[in-house]
Amino acid sequence: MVTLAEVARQAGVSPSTVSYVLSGKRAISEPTRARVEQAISDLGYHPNAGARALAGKRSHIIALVVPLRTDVYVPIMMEIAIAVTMAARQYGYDVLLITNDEGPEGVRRVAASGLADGVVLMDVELEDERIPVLRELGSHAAMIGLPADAHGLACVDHDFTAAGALCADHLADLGHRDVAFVGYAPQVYRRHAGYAERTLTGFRERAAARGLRILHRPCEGTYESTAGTLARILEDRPATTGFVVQNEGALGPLLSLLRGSGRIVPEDASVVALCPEQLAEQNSPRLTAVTGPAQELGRQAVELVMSRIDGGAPPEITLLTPVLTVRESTGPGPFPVR
Amino acid sequence: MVTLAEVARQAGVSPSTVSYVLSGKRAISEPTRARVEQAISDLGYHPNAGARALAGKRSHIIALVVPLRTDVYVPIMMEIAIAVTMAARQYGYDVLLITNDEGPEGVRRVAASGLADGVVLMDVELEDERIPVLRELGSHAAMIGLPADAHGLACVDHDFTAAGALCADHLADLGHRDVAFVGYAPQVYRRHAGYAERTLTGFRERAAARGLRILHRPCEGTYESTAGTLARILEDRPATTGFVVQNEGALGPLLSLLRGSGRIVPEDASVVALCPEQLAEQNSPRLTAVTGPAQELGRQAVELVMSRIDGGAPPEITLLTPVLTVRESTGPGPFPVR
DNA sequence: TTGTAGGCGTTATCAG
DNA sequence: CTGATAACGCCTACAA
Repeated sequence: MVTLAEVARQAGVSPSTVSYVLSGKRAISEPTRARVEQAISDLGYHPNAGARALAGKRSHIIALVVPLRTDVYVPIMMEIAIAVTMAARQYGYDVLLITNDEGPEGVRRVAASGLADGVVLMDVELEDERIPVLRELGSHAAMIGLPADAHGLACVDHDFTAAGALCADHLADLGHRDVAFVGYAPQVYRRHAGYAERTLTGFRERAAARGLRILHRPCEGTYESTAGTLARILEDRPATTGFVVQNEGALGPLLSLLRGSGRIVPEDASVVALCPEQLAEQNSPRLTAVTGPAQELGRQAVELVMSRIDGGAPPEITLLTPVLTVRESTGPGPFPVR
Repeated sequence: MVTLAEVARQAGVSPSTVSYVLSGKRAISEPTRARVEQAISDLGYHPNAGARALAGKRSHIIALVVPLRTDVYVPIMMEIAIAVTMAARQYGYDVLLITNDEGPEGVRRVAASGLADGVVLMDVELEDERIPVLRELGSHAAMIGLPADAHGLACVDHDFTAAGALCADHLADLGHRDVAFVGYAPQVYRRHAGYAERTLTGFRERAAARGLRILHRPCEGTYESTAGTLARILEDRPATTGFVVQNEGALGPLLSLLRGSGRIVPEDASVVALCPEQLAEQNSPRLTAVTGPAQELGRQAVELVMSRIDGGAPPEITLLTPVLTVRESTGPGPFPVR
């Protein structure tokens, strides 16, 4: 293994000089820097991570805690994880993957051992058990999602309330009056998942303001459950012409079922999805959808952690604005405005 | 920060004794061990990861290199990544997430710096650029997927050839004669992705042996492309009654389209999917499917890496046997056997 | 602008 | 069964 000392010898300088050209923490004359860099590449030197962590009191690693639960749309989790990793690299950091089956102890382990300099928590719950641990250790952390008490924390999430409101507005603008919200599985609401509740709240409030009559129906997201959900909606409110869908699994089935029941989208029924662009694009008709910037979530989380590592005091809550993109699945409703 | 030395003082023993009760590398008398463990928990001691890596020449970290490409079914990637992480924990290892945008240099970086003791490569290509780097560094590695030259490596993958053959056999057994294979996007075959080609080979050979007439059609996996693919299949071979689908995105649309065209599954057409169980279960009808054990892939990869780290010489190639589960999407074809 | 030297917290060798 | 102590490779305050 090539060490810094060998590089120094080869370049005819002292070890500290090599260290400094690497870290850039002090001025180095051009010729010296050149000789050192030459030696580094000649020898194929790579600084030893363990030694660096020990001496520098910084592992240059952040931990990313991912949920095991699968009721969140997995591709999005992956997209965020990858965005976190790439963003971290920009800061010279690597990402350690922690699965939530370790529970709060996993966080304690990596933080207390100095394995990780910071932590990004995905899928944060309202009363998240990992947060007290973080607080106790004084760890540098960022949450993706909003806990009930964000005091002194750094959280970033989609503005789901705004997303729900966008859906209501869009359908109201088009002249729909009876609208159904097809949501996630009942257990998601039962455990008060923040994203589900906030979306619903945003939707409900805006719907009320716009005079929409609404129905909220949880849905497992399989074909069969979607069929059941749709049947119930049409039975309860036959006049329903607008659908807001926050359940990735239910989208394909719903379109298929509407088609099967003779309802043409968007002439007879409008569908607004809360989903990533890719999913919106690959359905037929392509879906009008409200999308939040998943990659941006990951990037921002990393920036929050880095800011804390550097001793900064970033904002407690950052909400990212979702965007509604009109595609082919929404059209005029039965009550045209003006 | 609590150090080993402080624990030693508190327990009234020498630092080395503390180290040994932790590592278990030499016998310790019961009373001593008890005092040390007491001190550890009293002080809340956690060994410093950097120091441990430096002194022990072992970071207790393995790197997991994930692809950025999205034409592989993402939930499976995630499942494997999580399985790798959990399996690694069983060995006292953590997992560092490396995205493939760093290319081969990412692997070099973590291996050469001693950041990772071993590497797991996902989505290995036939001529994978990362393999020469691994060979050059003499790194402890395992591949998920099969490269063209597996000499001296440790690889694990699904037995896609067997999976393809299972599909052909099942449909032949049911009395189907004209069968179409709906595959991944054209570019997947163009870059000679091993899993796609091996599945096709296994399918083709068994189909030939069983006297099936087959058609292979790549498919993008969107609704529209699936519609085009199906239309073309039915035009080219109107007598087609069996479908083998190796494209997760095409499954929902295909079922919907068959229904729309008046073909009842499984009475008029049989569909065999190559996909995870969850996906097979959530379609309607529930799909007869060939599934490989994704979690097992991850677990085995970890075992291969650990074996190499411990100086073992694990098998070069491990293939995991897929299983065909009969559900509701396949039934008798037009040429009943006997 | 560059060099010297002490220390970071563990491991493991060598004594006892 | 237990204790000293010398590495491990790098960082950084202090000197020059």
